[in-house]
Amino acid sequence: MMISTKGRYALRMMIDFAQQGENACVPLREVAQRQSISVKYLEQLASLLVQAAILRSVRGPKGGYVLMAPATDIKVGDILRAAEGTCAPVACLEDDFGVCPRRGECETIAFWEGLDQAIENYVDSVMLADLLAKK
Amino acid sequence: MMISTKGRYALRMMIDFAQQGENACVPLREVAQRQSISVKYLEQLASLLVQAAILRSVRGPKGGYVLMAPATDIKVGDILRAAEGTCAPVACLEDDFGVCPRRGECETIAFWEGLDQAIENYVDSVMLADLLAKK
DNA sequence: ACTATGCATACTTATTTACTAGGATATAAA
DNA sequence: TTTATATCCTAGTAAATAAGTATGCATAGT
Repeated sequence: MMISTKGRYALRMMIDFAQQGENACVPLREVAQRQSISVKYLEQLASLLVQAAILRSVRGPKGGYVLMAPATDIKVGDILRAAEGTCAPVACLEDDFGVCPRRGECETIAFWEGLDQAIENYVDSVMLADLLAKK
Repeated sequence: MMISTKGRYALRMMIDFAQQGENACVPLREVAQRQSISVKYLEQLASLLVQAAILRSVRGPKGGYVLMAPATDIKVGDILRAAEGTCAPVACLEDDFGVCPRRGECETIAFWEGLDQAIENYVDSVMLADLLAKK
């Protein structure tokens, strides 16, 4: 399976943020309660999303996280890539894989690239706002 | 990453079988040499493909494995599902997952099902024969 | 000052991956 | 009937990854 709890929880967290309203500043404590996920684990995920410029953080009391864009403009693919590092289905397509020793004689690479494209196309076609329907 | 060496090696093994000709009976020793994969590991993968009725085995000297269908009729998806158990991108879509405790309040399940469909559609659209071109 | 938040790092435990090992069983050929 | 060459079956293991916990520090509103 390609998507671990990191990606799944990150998506749930992002949906939760979005549900609190466009420019709401939401602390992880609240998300943790509603989603039954530990604050400590959410902190790690939130940090990844801040690095990816998807979330903005506000420190101190009344602090929390704010979406950097309206939910209609945030691709689910961006969330997953930020949380998981990659959505690539095989190791040899990951950014830090380097040069494959079987390159040149490999009959499968084009197939994996096609699979990767199918996945990226899908995850980038769905926006965060698309998942808010059933509030 | 969704596809481990199991699925990747299984695909390479199947391509190798197919390259030896339609009804050839090919021992793992030969595949192992050509593909630089240990016989012992290939044995495990071959066993999965036999269970899935993709390969037929012939024991004893001059034995080996024979494709159960022409390469044009074997979906890459069937090979991957046999080797990996599933191509599902998240745990909650796997066969033995049982009932999800968050079912009913889950905003993400439809998204994951869509991703799963995109993946299945792709891997089932490519046939083993499609990967033999560059011999 | 006090307190609620995020930030950073390290640690831990369980699971999965990617093999390897040793033998049992079948069968063609000598 | 023996021997060599296959597959078949089960178990073991070292390394990596996943999934969190724990501890403490930094920041900022009241």
